Amino acid sequence: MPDRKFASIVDVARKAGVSTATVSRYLNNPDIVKAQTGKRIEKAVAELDYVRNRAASSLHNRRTATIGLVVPTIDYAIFAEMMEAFSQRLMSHGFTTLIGAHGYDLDIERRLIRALMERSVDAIVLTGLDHRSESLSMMERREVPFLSVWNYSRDCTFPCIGIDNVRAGRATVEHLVALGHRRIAVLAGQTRANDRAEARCRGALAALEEAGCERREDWIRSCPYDIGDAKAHALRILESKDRPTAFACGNDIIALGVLFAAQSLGLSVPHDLSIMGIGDFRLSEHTHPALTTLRIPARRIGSLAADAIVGLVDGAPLDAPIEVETELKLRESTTPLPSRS
Amino acid sequence: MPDRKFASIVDVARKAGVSTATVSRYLNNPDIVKAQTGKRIEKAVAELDYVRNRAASSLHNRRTATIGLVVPTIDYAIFAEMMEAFSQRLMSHGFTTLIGAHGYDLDIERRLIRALMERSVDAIVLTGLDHRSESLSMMERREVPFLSVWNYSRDCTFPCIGIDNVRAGRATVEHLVALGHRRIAVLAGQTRANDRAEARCRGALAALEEAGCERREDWIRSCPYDIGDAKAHALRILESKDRPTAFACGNDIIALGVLFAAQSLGLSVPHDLSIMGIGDFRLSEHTHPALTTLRIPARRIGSLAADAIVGLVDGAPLDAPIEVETELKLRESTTPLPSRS
DNA sequence: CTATGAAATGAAAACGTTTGCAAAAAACAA
DNA sequence: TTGTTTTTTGCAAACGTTTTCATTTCATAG
Repeated sequence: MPDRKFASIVDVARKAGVSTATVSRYLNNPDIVKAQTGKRIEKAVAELDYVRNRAASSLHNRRTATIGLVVPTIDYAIFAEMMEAFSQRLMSHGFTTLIGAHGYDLDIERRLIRALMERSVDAIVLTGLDHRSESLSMMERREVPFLSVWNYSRDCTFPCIGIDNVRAGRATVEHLVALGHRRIAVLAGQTRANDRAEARCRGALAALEEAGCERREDWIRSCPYDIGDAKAHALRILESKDRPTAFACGNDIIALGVLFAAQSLGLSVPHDLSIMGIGDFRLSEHTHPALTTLRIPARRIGSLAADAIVGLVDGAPLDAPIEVETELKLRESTTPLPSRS
Repeated sequence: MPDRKFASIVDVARKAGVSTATVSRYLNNPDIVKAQTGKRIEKAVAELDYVRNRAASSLHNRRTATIGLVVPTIDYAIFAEMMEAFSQRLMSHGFTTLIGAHGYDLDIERRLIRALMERSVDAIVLTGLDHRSESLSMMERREVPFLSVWNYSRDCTFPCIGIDNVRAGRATVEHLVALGHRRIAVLAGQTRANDRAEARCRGALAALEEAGCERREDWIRSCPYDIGDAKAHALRILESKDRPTAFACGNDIIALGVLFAAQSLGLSVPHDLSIMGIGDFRLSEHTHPALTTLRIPARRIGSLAADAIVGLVDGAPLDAPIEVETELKLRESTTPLPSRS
């Protein structure tokens, strides 16, 4: 009969007739205790409903088998794919994922990181390259391994795994230009506290300029990753007589907004308007017409990040940023511009 | 100069010239130490980069200010909305969310619950009503407060907050019947380890029968919540000459799959085919045509659950299941059946 | 000035594990 | 048998907090 409320390791030890040391060893490394002793411990554990207390063990270990994952928002399809792959892969390594969302607010991000550190996570994964410097130095000083997913930049000072967003933005415009388009609108994601969106926009505009396309400020907009907002912006641009022949969009959600805007105006896609996205959400290949997009291998990024962070926890060094390649998914929403125009 | 690797509370205490007790008190309840002492502690904390160790405090407290949230998958738009609202609301209560996804595998769910309990979460939130009995008894025996979100059932033995899925399924068919439809296909979600999908399907079929509609087994299908699968199923049903005039879908993703299938066959929605979903994802009101659906207030469920679970942790009782109302969102994808047929 | 009670602080014993060190037990060799 | 390894185990001291109980300090009133 335990004197505490719930069975602790000493209750298990007493019941099994061994010392707590032995129980602890068995729990962490069953092979080093005699099989017969192990059986007795197993039995005691079952009978007492013993659940070990990781908080107590982490007092010695420094290990909690928990990794913190900080994202801007959970509620965004393609992050979700990445998170899912990440936490799945992590689970196969025996780790649990502690997730926090900051809603694109870097101060909340800082608070989240602190909260994670107070909970002694073994490592932290951030999203994107843009963070408060105190956030980074806090982790560095306490020697908490961390890396960043989603974005890649050659000269990033900390480990990162992701795509080159400038190149991605550039690629969308280049594809449209190759199809003969000159009158291209750019609808980027909200660039505030979002270096991904900002980089893509930068890349798109650069490509526009290199192709010698006219740069029309009224065709260059940015809006939140929200289909309603995107649709509203697109409507405003498309309602004019003098409209673009193609849209380069910051991501697939925005592209869908443009698509539905065009359809609701009675425009035919891709005949009257070509639309190109970035991401390749699971939806994108099934829309009608199917969306041409630059695929971001979200699940792959998640798995890679999981492996990398486990490596970091085990002391393996990870110096170089890792670039993950995008892939042009040519589908039905873009078409060559008829030579007439 | 601390002798340990990182500053602990005793280093802070030494530096501030007070006892650890005082530092601890200040950290937990700044008001009960003298303002001037507080300042000194504050300063020491800053200078030493002190991060408190919640693992150690939870040894006494039983509190970790962490709540576990277990969902089938993160990668599903409407769960994501709920999770986002949940974790946001929880953060405003000073809690952190520990998330686990089990991929519709109840054994993995059990392992997750155990992992959460080992990390001494203050409470656990599950999704749906269908769980391993060991999962439930494990929490009960250790007196971990828990509740379930998403589903409501009057006679559920544990607290739950959600919608009545039987009624929801019923409502979709009833709406179509009210519009004059008789030839109604039912495309439900995968019913394996998914009581939501199963209940909705049950409701839909009951309504079909009550309305005296012919029950055609080839029009009653279930498929994963995946737009590609849904599209494939819909195509098979729609390609036949003898096709339904309406689809009642298990959720909005499935409804979208049906919509795109119809469009790719050149059918006009809603003129040739009415489509009704469940959920009201953020996408749904913007598609073309906009989707008629039964709205599940996902964010509201998340917030309610957060408040409720905090209440449970604070010892407030929560006995009765809470039903959240759905709402019919009448949009463009359904229309009355022309009297000719 | 002293008495009184309230407010602020300190000393030390928990909390439930792990682990270094040493002892006991088992296995093996001679 | 005895001696030598090797394998298992136990003891007890951490780990970084919180908290009870005492004690000191402070304010206020008489």
